[in-house]
Amino acid sequence: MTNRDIAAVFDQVADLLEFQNANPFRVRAYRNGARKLKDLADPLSRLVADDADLTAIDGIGKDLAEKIATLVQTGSLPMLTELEQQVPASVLPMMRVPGLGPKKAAALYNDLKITSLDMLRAACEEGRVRELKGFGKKTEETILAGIALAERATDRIYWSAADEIVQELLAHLRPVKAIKQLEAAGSYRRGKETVGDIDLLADATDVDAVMDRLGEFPAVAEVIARGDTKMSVRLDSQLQVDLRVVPSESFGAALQYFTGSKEHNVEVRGRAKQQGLRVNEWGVFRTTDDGEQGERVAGATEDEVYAALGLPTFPPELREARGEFDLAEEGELPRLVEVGDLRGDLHMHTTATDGKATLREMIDAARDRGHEYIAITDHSKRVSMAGGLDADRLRAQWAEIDALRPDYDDIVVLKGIECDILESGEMDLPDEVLAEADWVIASLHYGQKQPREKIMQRLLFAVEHPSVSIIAHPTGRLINRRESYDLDVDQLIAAARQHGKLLELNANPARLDLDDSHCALAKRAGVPIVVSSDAHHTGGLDVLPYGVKQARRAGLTAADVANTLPWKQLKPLLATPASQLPG
DNA sequence: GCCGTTTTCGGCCCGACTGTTTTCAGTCG
Repeated sequence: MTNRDIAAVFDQVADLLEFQNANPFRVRAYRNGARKLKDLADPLSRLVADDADLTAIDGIGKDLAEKIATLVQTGSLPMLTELEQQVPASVLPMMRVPGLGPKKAAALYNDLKITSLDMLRAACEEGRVRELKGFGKKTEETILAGIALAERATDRIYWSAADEIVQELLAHLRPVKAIKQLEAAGSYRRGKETVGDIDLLADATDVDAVMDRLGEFPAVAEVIARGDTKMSVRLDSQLQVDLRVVPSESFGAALQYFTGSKEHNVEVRGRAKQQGLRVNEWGVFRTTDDGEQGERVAGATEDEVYAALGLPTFPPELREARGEFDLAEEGELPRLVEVGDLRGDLHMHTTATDGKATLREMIDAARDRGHEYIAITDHSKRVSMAGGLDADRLRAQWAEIDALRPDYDDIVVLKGIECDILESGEMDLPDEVLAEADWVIASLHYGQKQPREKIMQRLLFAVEHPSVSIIAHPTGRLINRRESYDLDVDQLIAAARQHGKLLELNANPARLDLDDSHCALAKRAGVPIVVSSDAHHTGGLDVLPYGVKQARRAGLTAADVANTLPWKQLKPLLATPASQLPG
């Protein structure tokens, strides 16, 4: 079992325990444990085989350590089997209905024997739900409307799509004169690859003016809730937007609170408590001797709030309780990479294969964007649907690049190729051709269903190939659409380190591959990351900021990202094992 | 279930909003 498999078991246990109304802190322990395992660098299977002390892992105690060992050794967990006998897993979707938590879902299961969304709908339509204690007519209506939402299980949207909506919302709200400050918070601000809902925060005294204006946003389908400071609406697209309106003296505290993550805030507030302080969305307050909220010590800005707790202002991308507090204590909070640090783009296509712009158009567009260098990397012949290049056509394209070079003294155009790693494990072009290239991307488009052993054989062959520079979109996942192929990312990173190869962070918003936790592992191993656009038209060059967001979430600095270097300094990195790099 | 320069037991972040209650539980973030 992989670390993620084991984490999934713990998450399932947490879901079932929650349904059974178990101690919420016990539920949290399982969820927290699952989270920590997903970010763990070392495979648990190896740690167990080595008889390592698993309780050294933060969030893993004696009990979870034993369960991990059981899972590694037997592939199953008796406790989960037992829980599933007590509660059918089919009841869990009920908790996805907005307004239904563990208590109400359990009442529906225990009193009405409801075990599916279909049965729940029938019970609502027959008016049986309103008869239950704690339920009423209104609740029944809310559930009925919510079932459709739960069934649709609307995907979290790409960060890039959320950004479009956020910009529209901000533009819509800004004309309100009462608004002094306005920010989008939540997972959007943390730069998460997908966003589940949009959180907006306004500094204003005229609350009604702001809320009325949000209600007038054209895409609003429904107002879910509206109180003195908080309003929630649902858009036509099903996306929920939460608005919070606070006074200036609380804006920083509210922004900190509303940005999250939840786990980060739990840590922040726990630390505050130890210092005799209380943090809420209204500010940082001293706690009086009788435990009441006392004098306010901070709140207007985030800097002020964190400073009051003796903490630096964490970049939003790092606020995930994934080790940022330890880094801060050691004074090693990184200065994260920025879009402006990138000097070149090393993955793009042209009309020679499946791109929509010509060679010259791509070069012009890249130059307009200030790139110092680019690599032209069309597909190799195996990608027949894209009209992939054979050796002759590739050499013809390189001759074309040579012919164009005199026209461009301010941008370096590299002769590259995105060469497929064939199902057989061979490269799709002859070695002598690859040896002539400035930049060789290896990637895997076919045979993605092969077993792990075969996939790894292919990837490792490419990593060891003397002409290969980098592995592109190394896991092959497409967010919300396709799982990654079956690979061992740790092994790939180790091989890249050994052979001096780079790994791509593909900035396409549907890929973002490697993801943040994998990039963090690569950083720890000293393997440089290259953030690339994989552009198939000139506008496609503009996705780099999405990749940089993901890189920042991984804690990468400019030094960890190879294409922040001038080409002359990047080139020597190739085929230099990371262990031999300076620094 | 985890954790500990106050603790091996007793804590574990904190507040807004709704609906169903006649003072609060459940849900949500």
